[in-house]
Amino acid sequence: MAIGYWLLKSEPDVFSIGDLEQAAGRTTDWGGVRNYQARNFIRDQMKPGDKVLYYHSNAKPSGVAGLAEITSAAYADATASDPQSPYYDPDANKSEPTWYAIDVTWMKTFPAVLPLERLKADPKLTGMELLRKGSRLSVQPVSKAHYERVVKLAAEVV
DNA sequence: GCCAACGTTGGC
DNA sequence: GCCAACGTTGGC
Repeated sequence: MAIGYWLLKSEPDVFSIGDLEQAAGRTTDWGGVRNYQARNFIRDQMKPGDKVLYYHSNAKPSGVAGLAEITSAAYADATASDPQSPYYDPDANKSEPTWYAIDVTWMKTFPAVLPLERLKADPKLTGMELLRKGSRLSVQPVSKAHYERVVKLAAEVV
């Protein structure tokens, strides 16, 4: 199967690309996603080896901060069944998981965040889900061309 | 802090 | 099934 490309949003105040780089094994379990569309991408389409644009939202500036990779298949999100977790979901199905997590491994931190403003200004990125007005998905597919374009732009911004 | 856009909930 | 109300996301 061909490699998939994704964009994952995270608030850097909560978990930044730097936090991922310093995590044990440079890997974290990407859980807490409580949106069905995003859940379906994680559960049904993500696979080890897929590439990830790591996006900082609610940041100064917001933008793509680095690269990561998917390093597991999807598994039940433990936070959904943990009453102590802020992501606890008392309505979650008990027999079959409602929510899923996946392992994400750090690959690269850009020398500087590639700002959203810069992405919007690039004609080659037209149509990217992130740039759609009102787009709020925290897990979204990215085309190979858009992924490679973002990587190229990041190398130019210092 | 403001507010537009979006997803979810629940009354009917 | 409709849709208003509400909570959340996230740029600015």
